[in-house]
Amino acid sequence: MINLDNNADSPLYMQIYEQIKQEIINGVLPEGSRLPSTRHLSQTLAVGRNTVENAYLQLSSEGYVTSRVGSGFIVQNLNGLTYLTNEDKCNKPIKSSRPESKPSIVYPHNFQFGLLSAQNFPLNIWRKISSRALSSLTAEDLTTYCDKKGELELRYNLSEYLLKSRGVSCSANQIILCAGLEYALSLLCQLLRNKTTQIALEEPGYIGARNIFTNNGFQLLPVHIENDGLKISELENASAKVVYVTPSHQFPNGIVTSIQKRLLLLDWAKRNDGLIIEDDYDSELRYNSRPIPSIISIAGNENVVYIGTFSKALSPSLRVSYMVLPQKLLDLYHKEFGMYQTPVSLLEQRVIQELISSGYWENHLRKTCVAYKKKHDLLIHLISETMGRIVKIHGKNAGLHILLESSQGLTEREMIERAKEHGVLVHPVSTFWLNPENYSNNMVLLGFGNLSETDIVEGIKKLAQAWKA
Amino acid sequence: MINLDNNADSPLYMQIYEQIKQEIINGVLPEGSRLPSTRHLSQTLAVGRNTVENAYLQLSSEGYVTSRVGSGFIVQNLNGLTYLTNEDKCNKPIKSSRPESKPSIVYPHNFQFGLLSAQNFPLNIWRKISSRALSSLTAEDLTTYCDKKGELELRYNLSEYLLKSRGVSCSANQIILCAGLEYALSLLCQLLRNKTTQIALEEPGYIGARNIFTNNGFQLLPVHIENDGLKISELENASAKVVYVTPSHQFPNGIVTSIQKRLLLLDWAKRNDGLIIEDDYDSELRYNSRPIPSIISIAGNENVVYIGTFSKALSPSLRVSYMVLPQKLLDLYHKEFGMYQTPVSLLEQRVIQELISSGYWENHLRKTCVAYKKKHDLLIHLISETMGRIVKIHGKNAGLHILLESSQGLTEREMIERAKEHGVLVHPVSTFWLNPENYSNNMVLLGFGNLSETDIVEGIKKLAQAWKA
DNA sequence: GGGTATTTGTCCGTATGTATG
DNA sequence: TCATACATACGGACAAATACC
Repeated sequence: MINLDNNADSPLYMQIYEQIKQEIINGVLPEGSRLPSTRHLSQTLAVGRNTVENAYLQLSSEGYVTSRVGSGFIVQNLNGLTYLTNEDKCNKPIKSSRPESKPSIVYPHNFQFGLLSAQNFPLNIWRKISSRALSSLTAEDLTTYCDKKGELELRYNLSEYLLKSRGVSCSANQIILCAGLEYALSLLCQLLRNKTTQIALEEPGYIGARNIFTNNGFQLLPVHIENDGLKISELENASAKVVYVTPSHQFPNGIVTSIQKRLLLLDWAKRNDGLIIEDDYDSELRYNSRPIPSIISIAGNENVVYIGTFSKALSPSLRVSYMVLPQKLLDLYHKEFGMYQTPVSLLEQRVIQELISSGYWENHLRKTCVAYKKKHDLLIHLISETMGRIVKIHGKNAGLHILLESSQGLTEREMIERAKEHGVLVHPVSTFWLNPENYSNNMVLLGFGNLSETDIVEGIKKLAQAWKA
Repeated sequence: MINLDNNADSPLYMQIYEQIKQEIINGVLPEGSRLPSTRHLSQTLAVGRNTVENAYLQLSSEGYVTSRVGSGFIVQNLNGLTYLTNEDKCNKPIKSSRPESKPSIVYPHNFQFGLLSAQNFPLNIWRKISSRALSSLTAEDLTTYCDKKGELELRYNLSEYLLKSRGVSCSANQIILCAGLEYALSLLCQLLRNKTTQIALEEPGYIGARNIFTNNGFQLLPVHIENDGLKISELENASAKVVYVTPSHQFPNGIVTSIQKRLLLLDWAKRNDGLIIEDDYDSELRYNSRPIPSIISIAGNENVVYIGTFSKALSPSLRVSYMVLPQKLLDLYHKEFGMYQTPVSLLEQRVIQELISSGYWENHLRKTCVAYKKKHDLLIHLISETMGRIVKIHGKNAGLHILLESSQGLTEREMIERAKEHGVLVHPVSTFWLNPENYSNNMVLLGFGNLSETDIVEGIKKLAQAWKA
């Protein structure tokens, strides 16, 4: 940026000349780059055109730049011309160097969690719909703020989809579009601040959610998990008014909260004027079990916030999720947060809307489900066949990962290290515990969303070698 | 959603039959719609296909649906067939009605703030770049999480742009991509929570920012404005450690904070271990004045957070903004917020990146600036010509709006009401005061971004009539 | 791929303040 | 005091080069 001072001793054109010269010497303006045209620079600096021209001519006569009619002033090669003075060096701005790709060690087999399979992504359909959405956007659409909670049509389609597939009966009005779980939960924290700053959550549970609550100044109250969901007795004893749960597939155990537990949970909420945050992140990916009604579908318009996302079943880089608010919170939202603009770009909104209303979405879900089920079953089959003696499988119901517990007394760390030595990356489970000291510490997590079937076969083969007694 | 219970008295196929019947009667499945295929439904319900077929045959034999090989089961016309029982009515889900467009009163001339001109949006270029970005995205890109702070290339390009145009010397590493101002400020609130929960801000000032701070539990400390920026003496007396300012065009007055004030502000921050949040929302739109170096460019890597956006100069519905963090906050961010995913979709990131790196962005800025300057000058000219006696113009330096003060002693309310009677919408200024009782209450705000030149001519003509003595 | 609109450096005249004689 | 020269700053006209259909 060029900075001019009318009251300085040196004339304007000299100030311009000096500062551009510095930038050339410093490399901010590299060889071959074009100076801004005299007209443009004169406009941004609010000076006459000839003032800029004068500065440029000076630069030109000293050989820093050359000019050509129609194409501008070009910075020249400075071989032999530059000899940085000390003063010059001090003035040199820190130009951030061009970033390089990180040289992280690549393991041949990485059972990473959270990634999806590129093979299953409906690239062509997505491109088609996106490009249709692209041409549907007019200049008017793009120069005005769209509906603050997200486009009405999209929220209406979402409400229809939720009713059909998850039994959630809500109006479009209750739906708020969000940019990922972080956004949704942060917003919720802001909404709840005056009610409480304590939150009960599953132990173990999703560390991402835990971070968000902590960062928003909430106190965490861990509640243990049993084989059909949250230990309600612990919840009763905790002083929380809000609880965050992942009932469709408890993270990381994959436990499906039973319908009885769901009713008990709801009962707790009704009795205590409590709020259940139902994160249904994974619900679309069911392989064996029947769908259990979502908690919000039993509760009606009270006591439950429902959160869904497109990150798991479609694409994590779209950054679209949504929240269904109960009436009380919705009123509060309208009152205090009515001015918040949606964080989702209009283009993405149109794409998602078209995906749902055209039926591609449900179609895609079915296909994806089948594909992941195949991988899931293969994984389970291979493990029980080659490692049935040395590990126990947990979380068979989870969507895109499973847990393995060592039957040989290996610790988490040992399992991970041994796997690494064989070129396989498996991941810790202890991080999901708020108080890891209560944890047996002998499990690892294997995500399989991103692996091909041959990858799975190879990976498991190596794991079996790594862990064999 | 269909909900099955193995322990129930009725067999599975009956449960399916009953529930689909209900959905048909309730209208959730309207006439003409297709039932899911037996294969699909059996898969999602985890029952055998014959079970579903049995249920469908029952429905078919009772006339609710008809079937055709190859095309599925279609819901029939229910004339004379439906007689809702009381029980049925109770079970009827609240189906959200299709939303209609809001029937708000449309004023012929709306000087609304925050909107841009559709004529100035580079629709073709944007479409071209978007569709290019679309085809650049691979299935791999879309099935993995991208860089958490935003793609590195984009942040690098942003850092280069900031250096050139605003003198901000920062590394790509310091930049965090955000989805609008709300997201950026909310994140900042979370970052600052353990340092302070008090924030000083301009009085009057941008109400949007104020709301966000309040919603995040921050206490607001208003600091008055004088003709070259914040009253530093008031700031000194306030107990705040953090201050939010809009120095390039103070909102709503359009006051440009002088370089002296900027240095004083920075001095305050250095002495008090304070933090300046510099919201540069409008800086690209300068019409007459010379650019003044941004505060962060004077401060270096300490005491200042810089916030920029693409909402004002490009499009508010793209939802892309960014933050430059000083080293201390950056370290904290990496530690506590490292897991947060960026809220901006990969597609939008690619579009913005291409826009900047191809040079279209700076090109567009120049054009936009010229176009808005034309409108701005026209507006000022018309007002001083037709209403020079009855109003005083403030905020000539603001980007997309001006303020008018009544010289006849009209109150804000009177000015707005009289304008409405002539079909013109102008907007209150009092809302931007935290304590409106200290405010003279005789100004209105006119946004002109969205108006054509003929709109402006007509609107001002009517305003002159409305307010004439 | 060829014609047109826009962008660009270049050249021109003009105005103002200041130093010189 | 006046005339002159010079440095600085500003805006318009023109032809070459480039960008856009």
